[in-house]
Amino acid sequence: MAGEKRAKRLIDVAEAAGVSIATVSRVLNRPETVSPELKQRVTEILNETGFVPNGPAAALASRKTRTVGAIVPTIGNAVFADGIVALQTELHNSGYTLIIANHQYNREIELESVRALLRRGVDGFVLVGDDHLPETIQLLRSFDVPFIVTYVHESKNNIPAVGFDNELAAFQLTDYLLNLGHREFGLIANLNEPNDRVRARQNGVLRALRERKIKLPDRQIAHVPYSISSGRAALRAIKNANPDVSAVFCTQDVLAVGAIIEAQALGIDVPGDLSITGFDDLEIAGEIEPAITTIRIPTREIGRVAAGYIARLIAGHDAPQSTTVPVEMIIRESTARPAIPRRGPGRPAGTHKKG
Amino acid sequence: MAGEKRAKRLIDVAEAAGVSIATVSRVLNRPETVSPELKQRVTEILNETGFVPNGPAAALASRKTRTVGAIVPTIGNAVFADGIVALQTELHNSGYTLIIANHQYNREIELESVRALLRRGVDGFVLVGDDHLPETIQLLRSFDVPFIVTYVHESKNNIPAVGFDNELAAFQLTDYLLNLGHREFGLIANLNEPNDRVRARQNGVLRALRERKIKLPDRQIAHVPYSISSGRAALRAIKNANPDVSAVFCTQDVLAVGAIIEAQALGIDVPGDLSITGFDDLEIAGEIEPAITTIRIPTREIGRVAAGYIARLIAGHDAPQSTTVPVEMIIRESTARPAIPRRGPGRPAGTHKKG
DNA sequence: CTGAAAGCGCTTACAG
DNA sequence: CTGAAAGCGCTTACAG
Repeated sequence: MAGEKRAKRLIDVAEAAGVSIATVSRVLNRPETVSPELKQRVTEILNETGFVPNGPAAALASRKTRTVGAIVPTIGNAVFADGIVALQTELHNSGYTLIIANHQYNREIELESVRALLRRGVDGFVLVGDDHLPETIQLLRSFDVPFIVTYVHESKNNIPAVGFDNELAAFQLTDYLLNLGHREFGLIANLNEPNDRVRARQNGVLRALRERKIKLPDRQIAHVPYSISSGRAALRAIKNANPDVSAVFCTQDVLAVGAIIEAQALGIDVPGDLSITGFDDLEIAGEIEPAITTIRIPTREIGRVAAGYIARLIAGHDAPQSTTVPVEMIIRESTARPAIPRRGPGRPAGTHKKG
Repeated sequence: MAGEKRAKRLIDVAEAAGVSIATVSRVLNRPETVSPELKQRVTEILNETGFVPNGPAAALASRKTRTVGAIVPTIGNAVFADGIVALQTELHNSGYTLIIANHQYNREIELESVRALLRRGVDGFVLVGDDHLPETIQLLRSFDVPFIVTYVHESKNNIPAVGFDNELAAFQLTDYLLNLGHREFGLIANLNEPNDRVRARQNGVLRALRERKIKLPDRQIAHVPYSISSGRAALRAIKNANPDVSAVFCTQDVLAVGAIIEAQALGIDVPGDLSITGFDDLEIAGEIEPAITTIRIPTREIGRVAAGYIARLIAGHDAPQSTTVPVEMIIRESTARPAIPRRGPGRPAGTHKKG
């Protein structure tokens, strides 16, 4: 049942084929430089022998690993999971392997991961967001390995970026709510830090409100963990703090799902009494009733473009300094005009029981 | 801005410290074998120099990579994503790096991934399920690298397993529905193949029904992709096929969420008119209204135990042939006694509109 | 087009 | 406890 205990080496193949190891190496890596006869002879042996090259040895000799490292906050978030799948698929087509690490929103762990992957030998890095420890950037630069940032459309560190303008998207979605007539807002934001994407979204909301001279009191802002139950609790808190709130912006769909479920539990009609928006466009956003108005992030596209970028950079070409992938506002059923043309504070929306 | 173009090597550190590279290597890997003075001198240089060892060189020389490969169907599934996080965390504590690959339920791709990781140099493998290409098992065995299977509690290939009995859990959940009084069942199953976990769950349902002499006609079984919308469509199809169905077993929570949403859209009361069960216990299962009765899978626990197993096997010790982690039946609001003590086919549940 | 050989940066008996 | 040196399995100028 146990097979050959020792892995086949280049020299084993070479001997069997009656050629030098250089030739075997060539048919493996640059077959076009080998004569057809030899190529075929070697290829046959290669196949029947089930030869698997020793990657570390190849990496040591060539100083290349054909490996890309992706360091994301968490693979538990569908947005990143999807992006990674696309990145991996695309990279695989270019002959690269993707190594994934996650740091759970901890920049120290991110730095440690970078170091671990650097050590392991990685030809390029894909990071998420532009908020990193200076040491991380320094380390990456000192090792002279290409890296890019994703899910943001620009970098203050001058790193090539593939993503979109979180601030603008949130601004536009808020503007849409304003145009519907909403004037009392709530904001449910993920508190994971560092998270420049969520921060940007929040800034977009605030800017839109500011431009209309609308205030967002602190009690109508909730910073909560990334979970459905947190979204529920946040909605409750905001509605308690101010029953007049008629629109709640959530920085992610997961929070919006919680907000909707809680609203229903409280007997608040969505969107009749309360409009709720999400961000990401997870599948559930389109399926839950009412379906959630949200921003669609082209995660696959980001992964695909990122793969192209990093491959180009590794090859020594340069990549555009930044690519903005298009996001899309998806209007669904969770948003509508406010029920009561707001007059003053008092009875409206938040009566929590409806006849 | 650009730092030293060439990575520091052991010899650079050795020269700076006035010792041999062997000594530097030792303080890095077996510090207890070095005298305190030298250790400290070298450690200082190591720190100020920011030395990062060349992993491939170390791997080539030592024939070890301190890397474990995990090959899962998809990281887009929260169950696997959570398990991986736990696996990674635990492995990290033992000094191992985890490399993740996903094969999208394609056994050929799985084989290819195994080969790629073998080539890259991996000390051990964690696979999902017991359904693999014979070539995959052969390859793994011939390379003499330890590997285990997870999310199943036993392996017909005699591979150490960490998981639980999918068949039994499904059997028990079905039994619970039977004890509530249900007699007309529907089954919504994920059609991803190969997927021995889902197949086992399905078998568990069928066995429970068989023992009570209850038939499950084909039209009451739906095999669908893994998505909420598929769950919705499946529920509709089953209810159309037989309005008397009073309990629907879903092989995963994601499908159950779809079923519940669709039931609500059809005006079917859950659990009043229809009981629905899930499997996995994703967060949404506990938050959606009605909350879903389901089987809780201890994903973290599986990851943790798997990490211990594989570390032990790599160290040359042996691991128990199989560990069964406990699953738990979580009774929530989506299940209840059937509304109408079933008489014959006819009007009941499926009237699709309610007063 | 092919091969002999140096070299990639470590680890690890072995000797002292 | 420490060092000199062989060797891990490849790649890649270089020469022919």
